[in-house]
Amino acid sequence: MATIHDVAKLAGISRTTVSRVLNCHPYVTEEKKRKILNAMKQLNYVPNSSAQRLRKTKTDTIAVFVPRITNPFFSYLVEVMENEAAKFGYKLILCQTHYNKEQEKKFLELLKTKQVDGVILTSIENEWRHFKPYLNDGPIVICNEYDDDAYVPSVYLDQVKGGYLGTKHLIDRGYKRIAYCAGSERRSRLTRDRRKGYEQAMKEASLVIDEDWYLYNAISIEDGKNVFLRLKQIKNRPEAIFTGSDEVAAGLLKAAKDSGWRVPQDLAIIGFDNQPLAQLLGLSTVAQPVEKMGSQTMKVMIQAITGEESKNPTNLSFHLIHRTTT
Amino acid sequence: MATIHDVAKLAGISRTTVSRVLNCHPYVTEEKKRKILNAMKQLNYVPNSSAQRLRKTKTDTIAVFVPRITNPFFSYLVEVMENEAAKFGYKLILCQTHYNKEQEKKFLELLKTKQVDGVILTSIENEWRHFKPYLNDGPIVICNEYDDDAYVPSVYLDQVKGGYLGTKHLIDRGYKRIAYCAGSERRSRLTRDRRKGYEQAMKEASLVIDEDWYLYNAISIEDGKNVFLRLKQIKNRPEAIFTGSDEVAAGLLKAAKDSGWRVPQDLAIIGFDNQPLAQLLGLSTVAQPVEKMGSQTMKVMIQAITGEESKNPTNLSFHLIHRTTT
DNA sequence: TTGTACGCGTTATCAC
DNA sequence: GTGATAACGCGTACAA
Repeated sequence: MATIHDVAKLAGISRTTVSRVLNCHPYVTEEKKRKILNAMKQLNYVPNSSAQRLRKTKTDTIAVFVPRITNPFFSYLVEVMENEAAKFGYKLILCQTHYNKEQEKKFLELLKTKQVDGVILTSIENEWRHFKPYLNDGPIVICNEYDDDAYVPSVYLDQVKGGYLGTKHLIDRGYKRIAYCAGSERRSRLTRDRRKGYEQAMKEASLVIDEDWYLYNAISIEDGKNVFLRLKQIKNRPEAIFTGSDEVAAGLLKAAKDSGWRVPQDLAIIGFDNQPLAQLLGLSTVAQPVEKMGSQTMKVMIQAITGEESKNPTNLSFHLIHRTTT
Repeated sequence: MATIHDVAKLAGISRTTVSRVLNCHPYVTEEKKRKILNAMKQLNYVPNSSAQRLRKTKTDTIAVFVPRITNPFFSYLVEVMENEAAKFGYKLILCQTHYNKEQEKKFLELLKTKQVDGVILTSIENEWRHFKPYLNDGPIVICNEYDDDAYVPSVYLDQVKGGYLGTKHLIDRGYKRIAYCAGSERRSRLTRDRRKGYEQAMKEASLVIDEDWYLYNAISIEDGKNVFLRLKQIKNRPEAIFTGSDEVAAGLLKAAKDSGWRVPQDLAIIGFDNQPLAQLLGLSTVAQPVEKMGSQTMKVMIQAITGEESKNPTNLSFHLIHRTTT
């Protein structure tokens, strides 16, 4: 491996000047510059990034926390984040927490050990007090989720509106007994808000909610199938259901159809996220501007790292997509 | 930031010994060890990984190249790779090539600049001669794809068998005019082999292939829809189609149904990969052992990095899943 | 069993 | 404009 030293020797110039050329510093004669670039090419020289990291205390690397990359919502988010990061010369380290507090904490060490310049959170497992100490080591930016205690840049949508929008759509279509299905019932602000939107829409339409209509712990397609089984057993059986993700809705839809139910006649279903499978299945859904969320988050992160003023954020909003399941 | 120096000073012991404790070297008195660990805790000390990387010329980081992370086949592959890597203390850098040669080359620099210990390729855009020089900087392991010129560890399936299996299934179901649909027609060994399997099965059944039945450049759901339009115009219209991915099959299925076609009566469709949406849509498909491929690849990579003998590989094989579209 | 001294490859400071 | 020189934080011969 050729080092900066070798280049300097071959060009007959000092290391310092070579470094200057490398970092595009001014005050270097054109002639020497040419010589140095020549020597570099000749030696096939590339700066050793480990040394640069040590010297500059900068890694040009960002960690992105997601529950699982196979969840399309997150994979789409990560896709645009990676694209955006690459544009600015940043690399992405993928961290899957698997909804696990310990995993999340472990990955946070990346910040303290200077392996990344910053951390992006797209889901939050631990309470904020666990994150706070790490802010000394680099910026943390939240995307999608949000936390009342976290005074850090956050890119998110008002989930009250999301919950409201989906529920209102069902109400407008004439359904009255509407169930609510979501992921873990933990104290995540996102979950709470979305549910608030649901309740708000119901209340507004003077519809009474049956406690049995709250169905939790549904994240995957498989969970969706189970939701159908649970749903069948509810005494005051709902005629429509709001779900927190297209995957759950898809599993539910599949199970219902396999049992001979007609959708939406016997059960109306609305999903969330507008994943590709929603379009394929004709699933009505609440769409989120994933691309914008991802790219904006990355921009905010890079600004936080470089210390620039953050720009005024674009307004992000949901929109409803009506297909055949409602 | 506390350094190893601070710890040594606080504990009243030399830096060397602190380093020894850090790296679990023998020959350290229990008492000093205790003192040092105490000092570390007190100072909230964490070793600076940039310095470690420089010193050890090791990054504990691996780059994974995928075309797009939103393609479920690759996101599942990456999921298990990340899990496996984390088990052994390795981080993953996600590199999306977007099927682009230049992008791929750019990411390869990660190896030369010592930002990663190795590179995993799950798709190959450039010819092998472009990769070869980088082998001096670290191991390259190929997963899923394969290249005749590449003498590097590879984890893959015999795609001739995959193409054969899917086609044979269609033949067994009684179809005779069977079209073949795949991604880019580039000289990738994978594509070639799969096609070879298709042709082998056809020949074996004494079925003649119409040149018009080869449909290329289909990767996404959207592409699948277009394939349907192309298919409709074929003079000698096929009654069944083999596709290279579930996404293409799904788009095709959707377009066909939207046009009032019955599947499989008017057109039989078989997908590839057994993605979640295949199950949801009742799509017959050729399943690949993605989990095994991913974890085995990562094991091979880590062995290549640490210089261990590689174990005898598990045998990986396809299996057919018959659902309702054939 | 422990400490001294040096080097990993770069970049920033300062003097010329 | 340019070049010594000193860090950045850590690991490891080698000596003791």
